[in-house]
Amino acid sequence: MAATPLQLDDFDHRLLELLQRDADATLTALGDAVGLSASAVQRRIARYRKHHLLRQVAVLDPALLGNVTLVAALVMMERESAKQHAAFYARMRAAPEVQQCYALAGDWDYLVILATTSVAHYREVAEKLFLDEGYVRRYDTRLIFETVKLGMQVPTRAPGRRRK
Amino acid sequence: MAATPLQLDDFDHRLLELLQRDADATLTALGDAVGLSASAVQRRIARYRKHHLLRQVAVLDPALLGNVTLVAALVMMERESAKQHAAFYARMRAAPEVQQCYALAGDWDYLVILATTSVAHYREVAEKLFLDEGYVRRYDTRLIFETVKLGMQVPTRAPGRRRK
DNA sequence: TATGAAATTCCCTAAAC
DNA sequence: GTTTAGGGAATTTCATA
Repeated sequence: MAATPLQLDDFDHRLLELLQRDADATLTALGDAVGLSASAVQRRIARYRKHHLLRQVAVLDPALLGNVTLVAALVMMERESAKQHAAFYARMRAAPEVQQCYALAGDWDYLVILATTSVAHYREVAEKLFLDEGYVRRYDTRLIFETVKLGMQVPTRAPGRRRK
Repeated sequence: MAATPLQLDDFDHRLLELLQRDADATLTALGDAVGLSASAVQRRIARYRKHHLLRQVAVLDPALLGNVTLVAALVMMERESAKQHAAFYARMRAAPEVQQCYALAGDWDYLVILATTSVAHYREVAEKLFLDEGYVRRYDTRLIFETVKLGMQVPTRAPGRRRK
């Protein structure tokens, strides 16, 4: 549906890989790592930003924050109405408690990862997000004991020959 | 298990909130937003980094990348052996295809979000990650059609009075 | 102990090549 | 693509409450 109007070469792939792990590296350091001058790196990153391919965020360690209750919820919609799904999208995107939301293939329509401050807070949020509008047929709550891994690394190309 | 050795005041909470949305803001802009000088902001952020509370990463838009196949997998372990779980943790953390991995309460032990370049690539990765060691009793694959929301915002304190 | 303002250093950015 | 030059931001220093 959304074709990439963005041609990426080998330098781009390696830069994006590095940036996904540490967005704090200086342009000089990135340049050294991929074999490019700092200006060249700067121009490429500016291009990513311009096309909204890349945005920089801070990631916090939930374990260091104390009162964070993470929950995974599977959601089944009442009907396959486009209008209902659009409304659900908007609600998920607007809710600050929603960390991630994925549309799924299969019986469950959505997977939602929520971050709240307690189980009581989760219940409150879930009832507001899932029950208020009557679009949701049912949802299944799974408490998250621990975050084993938390990242957003996405492959920018198919795997194959591994380069040093 | 891990108590926070990090005392956070109101300024910290507001800074962390802003940084989670946009890690590119200048120290001056952040200072203006919370009512602190740039130096004070810089010192606080340095403290977050030192305690590994905060790290900065680039987030890519999967929709702009073309061949990204996202999958959510639920995993059930063979036994409740600490050794097996430790091995599973290590494998998840080491695998570049694993975006997120959560330990769950309930029948399923883990939720794993994987990013691969095709369904074939996913199958390959899943067999290597889940079947090779014989620790996994079964796993349930759910293809992700679309990423509705992708963020890592975590609440740094309980909600309540909303401040302007 | 943590602040704000000034001084310094370093990096990002935009030229020109 | 690189090198160069300039402005701006991050970091350090310092006086202070």
